[in-house]
Amino acid sequence: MRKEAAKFKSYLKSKGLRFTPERQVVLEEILSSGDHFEAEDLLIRIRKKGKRISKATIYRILPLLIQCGVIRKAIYSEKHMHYERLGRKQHGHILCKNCGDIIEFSDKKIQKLLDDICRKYYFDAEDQKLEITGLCKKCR
Amino acid sequence: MRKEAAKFKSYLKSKGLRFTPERQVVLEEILSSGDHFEAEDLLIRIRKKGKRISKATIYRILPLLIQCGVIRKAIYSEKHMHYERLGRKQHGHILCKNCGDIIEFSDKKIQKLLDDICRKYYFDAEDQKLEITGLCKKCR
DNA sequence: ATGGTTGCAAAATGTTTGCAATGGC
DNA sequence: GCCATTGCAAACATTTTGCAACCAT
Repeated sequence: MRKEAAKFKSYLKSKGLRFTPERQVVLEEILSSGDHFEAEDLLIRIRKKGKRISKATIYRILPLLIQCGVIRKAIYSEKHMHYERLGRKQHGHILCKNCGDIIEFSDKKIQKLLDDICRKYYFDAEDQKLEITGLCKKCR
Repeated sequence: MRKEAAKFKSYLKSKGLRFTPERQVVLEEILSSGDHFEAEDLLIRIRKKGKRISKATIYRILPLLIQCGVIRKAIYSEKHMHYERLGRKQHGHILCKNCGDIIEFSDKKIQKLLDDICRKYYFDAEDQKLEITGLCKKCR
């Protein structure tokens, strides 16, 4: 079993909640593709595989996956929330205002500097977001 | 005249738009308080001063102020957009999940590394956000 | 049987838009 | 007078909620 599934199951158990088929399908779908996704797009992908899950159910499952640290809210853009899987290397997003493209980047030196800053403030960091907006190569 | 007002006026002029009383009121209200604000809260503050501006008008003015670089979108949270004034030194936010405290920080080395990254992708950066969440010294 | 879960449709939320009236330039 | 701008209400899009039916333990 993937570690995300184990994490989700143990979280549910600890809260007296159930690992239902719908929750399994949503988790699988999130894990089975790129790192970023949206509620609507998740629904469509699930439907395409012939599985029927209501939108409401997806909106109820996402907060659970956030709570247990499998996903997080990534960016709010184009009028809706974008989510992403967690547990990967820390990375930032470069977002084109014009075409909506998202480029991911990561930089060890920046991570180190951020760690230094947290140490300086005695801050216990759990998550970080780094987002640059502007115009991409094509659109500038 | 504050430099933000000059900036706004010259932007409007350049686009053949007008510096109306409503636009003045909204700008003044934004400048007259802390750095962060929300559409709804702006409306309430303006109403409290006995001025009547419709919500639609505020939502029409905000993009103009973003366009001319007086404000920017800061964070999407609690189901709505939060804006902040620009023209201050670039800075990141350290946000405590527990007590809600926000520490601002800025770091020249990080700025330089971010510039390098943009150059690498031929990306024309207009704005950036850097946000660390976790537990502060008191709450950890 | 209990109590969590689902789908549906309705509601809620923040934001945008159409339109007639208004008002700067 | 021209045309940008406003207020209002209706429209929108995403997300949330109420409820009856369902299902696992």
